[in-house]
Amino acid sequence: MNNQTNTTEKLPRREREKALHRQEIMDAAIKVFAEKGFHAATLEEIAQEAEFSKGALYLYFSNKEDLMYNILYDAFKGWSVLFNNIITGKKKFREEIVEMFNGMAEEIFKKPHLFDLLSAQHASLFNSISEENRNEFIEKHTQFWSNFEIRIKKAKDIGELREIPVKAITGMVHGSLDAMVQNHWNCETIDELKQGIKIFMEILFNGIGKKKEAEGAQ
Amino acid sequence: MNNQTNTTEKLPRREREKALHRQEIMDAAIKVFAEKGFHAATLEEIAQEAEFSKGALYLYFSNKEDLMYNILYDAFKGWSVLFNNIITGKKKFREEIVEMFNGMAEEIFKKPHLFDLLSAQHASLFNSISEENRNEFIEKHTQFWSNFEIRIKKAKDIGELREIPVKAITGMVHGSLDAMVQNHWNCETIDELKQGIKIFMEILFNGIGKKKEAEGAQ
Amino acid sequence: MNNQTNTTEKLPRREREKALHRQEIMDAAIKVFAEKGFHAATLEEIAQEAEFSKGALYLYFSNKEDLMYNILYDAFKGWSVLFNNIITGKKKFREEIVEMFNGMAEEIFKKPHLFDLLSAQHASLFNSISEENRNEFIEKHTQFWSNFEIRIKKAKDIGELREIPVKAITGMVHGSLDAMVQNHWNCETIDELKQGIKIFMEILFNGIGKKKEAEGAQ
Amino acid sequence: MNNQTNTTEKLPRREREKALHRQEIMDAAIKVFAEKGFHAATLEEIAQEAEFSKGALYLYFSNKEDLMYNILYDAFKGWSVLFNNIITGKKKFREEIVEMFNGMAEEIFKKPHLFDLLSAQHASLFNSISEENRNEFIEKHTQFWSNFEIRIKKAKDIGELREIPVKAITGMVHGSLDAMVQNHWNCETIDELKQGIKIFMEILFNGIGKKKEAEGAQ
DNA sequence: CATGAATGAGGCTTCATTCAT
DNA sequence: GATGAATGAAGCCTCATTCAT
Repeated sequence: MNNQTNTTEKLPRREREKALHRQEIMDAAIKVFAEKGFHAATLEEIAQEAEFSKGALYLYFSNKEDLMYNILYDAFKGWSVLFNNIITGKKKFREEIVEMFNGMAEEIFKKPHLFDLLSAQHASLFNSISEENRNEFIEKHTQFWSNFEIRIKKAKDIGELREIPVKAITGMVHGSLDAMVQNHWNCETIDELKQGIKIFMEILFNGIGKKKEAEGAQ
Repeated sequence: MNNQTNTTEKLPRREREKALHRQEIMDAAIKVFAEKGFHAATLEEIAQEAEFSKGALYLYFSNKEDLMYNILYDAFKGWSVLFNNIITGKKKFREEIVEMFNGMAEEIFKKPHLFDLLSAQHASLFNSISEENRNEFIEKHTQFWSNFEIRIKKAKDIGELREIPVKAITGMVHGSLDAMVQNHWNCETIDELKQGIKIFMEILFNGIGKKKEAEGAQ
Repeated sequence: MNNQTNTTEKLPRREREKALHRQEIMDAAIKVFAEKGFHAATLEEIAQEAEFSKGALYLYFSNKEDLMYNILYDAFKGWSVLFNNIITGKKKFREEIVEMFNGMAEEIFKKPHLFDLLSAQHASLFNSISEENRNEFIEKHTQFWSNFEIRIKKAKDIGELREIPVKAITGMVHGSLDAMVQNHWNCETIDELKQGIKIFMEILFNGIGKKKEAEGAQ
Repeated sequence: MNNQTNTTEKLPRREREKALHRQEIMDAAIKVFAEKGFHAATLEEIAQEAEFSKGALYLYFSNKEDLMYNILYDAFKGWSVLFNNIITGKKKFREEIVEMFNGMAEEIFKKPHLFDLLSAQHASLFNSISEENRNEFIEKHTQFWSNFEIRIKKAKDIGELREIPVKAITGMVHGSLDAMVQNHWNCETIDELKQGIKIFMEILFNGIGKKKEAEGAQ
């Protein structure tokens, strides 16, 4: 039951409604899962939030886990497209990661509950889906970040970055992106967050230390 | 039933054994909660891991939530002492946060399950305890990080740091510390992690950008 | 909704089609009930087997129980006619019961699922219909077998049978007929079964014991 | 969870009570299953009949199916011992099958609900347990009746029986035994039933036909 | 203190039945 | 007539909590 397309374009009415209802249920589930966590959330509550009966959930998803899986699948798919369109190596490295962070920032404010869910529940989400599906996600995730390392190497090669271990830079970027996803860096608005990204980039590239001192440091 | 002392010093044997058993149960619970999450973990499994009967858990904790609460309480208390002893303003700022990260790194490798629990389950943990207790933790947490901001201001005042918003620096440090707690920065050993901390500090203070370019940037 | 006529003779097309569809649904239901039992069978599955939608079933039967009732009704009605045409007292007793067994044998191979259903599910079928309807069947059943007893008495009176209690003979015949219905006496073909009936009659009338010994027995 | 011993001999009190409660639950289940059939029976009802809570059932059986399985297992085991002790070939064939029928008759009146269950639900019982367990029963059953055929051959060899196919005799005996189990041959008391068995044997060995006519028949 | 049998509330899931299209 | 999405009652099962021993 992994029908993940939700392009609600020119379909027969029945199909269109089905896709719509499916999305409504997923949105409700995202909200409830985010608040309570996968296990504590009840289908009863999700159904109420979606304004359907409990039984109706089973017309769209084969069970609680499948519902969770589809939420994650759709989310991952969206970001995958987003990131792969940005981290192409066609622009300067700094420009590309700024775009990446900004793109993610926009996602965060577009679907806040989804991000609450992902950051708050994190690991337990992955325990709630089957091992097979879990591995599918892990693989995609790993793949993106290893491509990212290649991108960093290139940036180092053409002199955009200092002589710092690639792993360390990846870790710094990855960790910061996760942190942004998790707490939005305490920003209330998208503009505030984008401003935060600017400052972050300034720190990331130039450090927080005073130049003099910094040069002498280490 | 918020008896949090586990100082196993000079107490009558009965008391000493009681404290010991309490700790054994908490350790077992940490392990099982870390693996399964709060809701999915069962008292049966915790009891088995602790080599006690299910019923015995109720002699030491008033219920499942209380058990979770005490785990969090003890953990928070430990770090609170740790951090407050380090971030004193008596040494250089960079030295102090290196010590803070190193101190946390040691904690991570001392009680790995506890940190798995905290990072993996994160938000759902806080949903599993009463609102009152939750607020207690939030307050302490907030308090530490606002003290930390004061420390940063001081560092800026005496010229240890560049002209960058205090909030941004706090966020950077906080986010990185969280990331380290969550995934240990993919390090397998404490030494590896400490090496990672060194590199992180280098990036944090001096940035990843080439100097020339860096100066021109922004 | 006990419309039991399924004579598809000279009716308006609408009526004819309706009767046809009704029968298709009943045939599908017999098959599924036989495989799964009344409770485990789902209307969804019956509908699929009949190549109708679930909703359509309700155009022909008022509910699941009514569907079952009509299956049983039609079956009983058919046998009732069959048996009453055979057990008339016009021929020799032995001839008549041979005909009865042979007639039933033919039914079995004509509608195998129906007999699987009746033998396998037996009692639970009767629990699945209303008490009123159940009693209706029981009454007809009882009536036939008490007529059968009268037939036996007659056979005894005219010297066709030995001095054995009527009840015992009825029981023997009834039990054997049930056994034949239930497991077809392990026969794969109608001819095999008819051969079995011959042997059964030989045993029934002459016993399995050696004559000499038999005469001395009892 | 196939612990089938229910020898309530000299066990520690805990063990003894456990075996007792297990049996109480099984007895209640037999009764409810017999009345309603496997699927229609609810654990709620079984629990009430057994005067336990629903949850308690799961302390003794891993699920509904396991409960059914254990009922069948214990029953089969008992008869297996019974029959194998009787059909030994040490006595005359007629004596042995009389004993077999009488033994079964006693069982029937000792545990009437169990026999109602077995006769009424019959096939659906076997659908309700796993295929593996089902095959286990079928095998034992098959084995007994093929041993029985060997016994018949022996009886024919030493001239106890007429020249009738072994299969036919087995079928006759098997079918009649099943019929007796199913409806007790409409007997209200064990004595009445034993009298019925006598008459049945008379019919089985000597037939219902008048000697003269019988000899000429076929 | 410690045990583990017993309880029962609550969750997931199925499915007969209804009804708008 | 026919469809199948939607409903909600009811069943199986789990597990935190209690309590007699």
